[in-house]
Amino acid sequence: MEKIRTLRGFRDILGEDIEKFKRIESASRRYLDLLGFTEIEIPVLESTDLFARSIGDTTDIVEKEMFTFTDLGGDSVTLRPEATAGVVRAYLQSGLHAKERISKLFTIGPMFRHERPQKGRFREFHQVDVEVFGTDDPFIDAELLWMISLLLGDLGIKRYTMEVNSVGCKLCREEFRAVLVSYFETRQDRLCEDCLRRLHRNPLRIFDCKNRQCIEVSSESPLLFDYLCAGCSGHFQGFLAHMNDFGVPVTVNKRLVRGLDYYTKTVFEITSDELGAQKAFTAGGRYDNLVEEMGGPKTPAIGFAIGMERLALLAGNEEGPRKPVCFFAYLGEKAKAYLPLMAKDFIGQGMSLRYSYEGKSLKSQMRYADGLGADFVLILGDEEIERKVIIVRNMKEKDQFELPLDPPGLAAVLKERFRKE
RNA sequence: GUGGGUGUAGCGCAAUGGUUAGAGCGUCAGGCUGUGGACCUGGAGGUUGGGGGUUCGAAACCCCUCACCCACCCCA
Repeated sequence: MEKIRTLRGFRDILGEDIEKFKRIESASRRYLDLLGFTEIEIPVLESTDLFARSIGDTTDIVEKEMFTFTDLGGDSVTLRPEATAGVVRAYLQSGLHAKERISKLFTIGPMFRHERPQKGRFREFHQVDVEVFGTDDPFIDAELLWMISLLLGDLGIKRYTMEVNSVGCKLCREEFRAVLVSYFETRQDRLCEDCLRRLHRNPLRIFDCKNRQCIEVSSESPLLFDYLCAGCSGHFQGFLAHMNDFGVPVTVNKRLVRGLDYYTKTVFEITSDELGAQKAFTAGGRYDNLVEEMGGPKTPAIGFAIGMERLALLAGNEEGPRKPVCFFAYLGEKAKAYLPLMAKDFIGQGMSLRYSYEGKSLKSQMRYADGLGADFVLILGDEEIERKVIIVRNMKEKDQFELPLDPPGLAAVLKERFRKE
């Protein structure tokens, strides 16, 4: 019979991987909590309309990368390809916009995109997603990047680049769009097929193209950055000044654009050259119009997402402080009868106790204990039961001693010994 | 969706077209009765991803297919 495997692009997370994920998660939670963010859990499955409307129905994500299907009730539903849309929906649905002036929210969980997998890219991947609603002050833009820099420092990640740019507001973008289209129209013969398609639908995306000719053409094109209105330009300068105040270096990349339609003003991407082709492991930006477009009141907002798989590729393995592990090795049925007593005693004291289920030879149990990395092995056989003692072997020191056989109290004695060490 | 690479034991790998596909790590059991790591001995574990073809003979060569990896596309 054929073995059943995970679907393409899906994977199990275990062993060292799950340890890294836990470290990323707890470090993220630590800084988010310090800066006043609260957690929100949102559904993995939402109505397809939610994503089509928020992300933009001409984006690649919506056009060809969503896990969309019709449910048994005949509705079109989609596994979330990103979190912002759902968080905005929840923000409005729960009435948070009316309850608090500023909302700082985060959510951690899986996202789904039907793409071809490669290094750092999976069909199911995990993000730490952070959103702030209710202010367009550039200080919050800077605060977010500062927080990310703290998190990365905490995880021991040093080699990365924070690229920032401003994509302006609706006004400057409209004006620039006309300039850009006419620039590329006179050079259509040098653009690739994809870019010709982008030309009228979403000309900004031509900057994203990696085709050599397109890069040449776009490298000489006018830049949105130079067409920012006074408001957007001032906002960006304020943001840069705050970054400077925080002492977090950023690189202005005037060609940086984003693949989702809702972004305005500040956008950023954090990259590492250790990641292969998918080098951005965190990205985000401001979206001052999205809440309103989703049917809410005019509410400026900004957010970002950390790709946990990609961040895990950068974070080294690190062993945290380990709690002592005891192992109970028993010989014979009489000794095995002590197993429940021992287990209750140790677990009741908050001490880890391991043991084999089959018993087997003492050698076998010792090997097992060693493989588990036990610090102490408690050995009990008929001889010890008769003498009312138990052998305690220190695996690191390779020596052993005896303690009175007294299960409801043994764990406390050993716990005290660990404390002294 | 398009390229390229790789599929052999649980894992990472070896095997000019030629006996019964191997060693290492891991696993299990022993090494004078009840003491771990090192060492020694032994055991278990394979449809060589699957299907077809060429051949006296295929893990190897050809075709198809599947899976994984990397890249394009796109993105966290």
